[in-house]
Amino acid sequence: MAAGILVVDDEQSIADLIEVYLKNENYDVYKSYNGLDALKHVETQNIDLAILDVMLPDIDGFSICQKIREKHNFPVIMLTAKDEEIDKITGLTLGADDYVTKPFQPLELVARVKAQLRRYTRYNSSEISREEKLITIAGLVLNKDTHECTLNEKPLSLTPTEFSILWVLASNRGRVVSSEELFREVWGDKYYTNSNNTVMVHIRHLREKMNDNAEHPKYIKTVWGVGYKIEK
Amino acid sequence: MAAGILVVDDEQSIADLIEVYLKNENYDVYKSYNGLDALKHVETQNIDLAILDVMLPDIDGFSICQKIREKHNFPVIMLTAKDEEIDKITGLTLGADDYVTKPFQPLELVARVKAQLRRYTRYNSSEISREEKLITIAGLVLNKDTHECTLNEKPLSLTPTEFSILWVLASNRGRVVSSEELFREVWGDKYYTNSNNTVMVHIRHLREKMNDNAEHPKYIKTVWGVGYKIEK
DNA sequence: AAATTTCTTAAGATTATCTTAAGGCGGCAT
DNA sequence: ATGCCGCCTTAAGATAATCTTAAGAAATTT
Repeated sequence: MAAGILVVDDEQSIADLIEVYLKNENYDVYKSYNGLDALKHVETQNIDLAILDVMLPDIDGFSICQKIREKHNFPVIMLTAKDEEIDKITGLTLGADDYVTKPFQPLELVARVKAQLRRYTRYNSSEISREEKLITIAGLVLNKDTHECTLNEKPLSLTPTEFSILWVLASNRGRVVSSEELFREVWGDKYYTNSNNTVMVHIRHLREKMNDNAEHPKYIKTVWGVGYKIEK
Repeated sequence: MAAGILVVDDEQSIADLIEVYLKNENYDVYKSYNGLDALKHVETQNIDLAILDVMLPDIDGFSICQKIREKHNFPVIMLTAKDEEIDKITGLTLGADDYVTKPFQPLELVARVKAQLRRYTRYNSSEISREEKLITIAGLVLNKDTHECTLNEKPLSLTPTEFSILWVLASNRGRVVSSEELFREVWGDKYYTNSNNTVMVHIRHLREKMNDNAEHPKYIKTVWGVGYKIEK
């Protein structure tokens, strides 16, 4: 899976430009023109690196960087205008891993991105491909690392089994997953016995917590005789 | 099964040229000269990659790309004329995985197609051969993943057995399938008893849902004394 | 060890689906 | 033409899948 990069700059033309160059290198780009939107991306997308402009209309880049650092450890590259000298150093102390002054050569930025990612991925996963750790569907967000789940920003407290079931459904969204397949995925093949409705009961609990009724479900749909699915 | 590639360009000569090169590499090519037709292909064929021209008479390539992204996750390669400004390249924003500027070397395009497919299939199925998951016949579309069925864009709600029977007929299209064979395929050999008209009743229900009358059927034809078939 | 949370089982209720069987209709052959 | 046999149609009873509850078992936390 390609690395996800968050790009935040209130000057749209600059954000767009960076995006083009990054996409060309096959990165997944998440773009924001303001800080609030950026933070939402941080919480809901698989981000591996952030490029933050310091000057933003709402929250400044340093504060965003701090917020990121509270929960994540991916690298952050700051963009600063040349005359913002003094703050630069401050920014670095607040956890940024690199900084680039505007105006900059896009290719130089790309090179720095690559360098940071090399460093980062070395520590995290020896493999090149990353597993998906975050899934977002409509208002539903699942975080596999923390086993946290939110629905329209409100946290749902799911039990481990509930989370696993929902995770399997979510990562197969669009496809019908049979009760048996769900069981094997969550409990493992060897525990499977055919007369056992435990999956169904967990589904019921999930629907309850998600305020989903079985007849007109917004999330977990039952496909009669086949299984359950979450619409794509 | 060979990978399916959608080629969309309003300049027929270009689409045709691409087609020749792709066919030569043994891909299944689905060609459109406009956006609407392309979207129809997306919903009804087994597509693994799309090549989209940006400038189209009806819907532009970016919008098509967005629409694709709502439901599918196969790679998209955009074709842009060299003089189409930079902000158009921003279209990459909307989810394209690669872009090629016209005029291009056909072999370069083919190389990029291969690269994207390599990347894509690595994430999706470790196996090289894909199962057929989508069958399209005239206005009829069957999706085995979601167990969904649409007839001229309108969804038909089929029961599991109905879906299975229709699937067997559809995947044997052009051939007559006997009532007995149908039964064995759907229920399994061991359940077969010769005096039982249940297949017939299901066929009847199918025809009802498909608005097909037995005397002049558009889809499920009965071949007297032999069985049923869907015309090729 | 007690308390709490979570999981599993089982049984009854509900609903969707399947099968059976019987009567009707129409091709096909004698 | 007429009778047979195979297909069509229908509806009701049988079956099977799912939903819902609740209670006891297991696991986890305090």
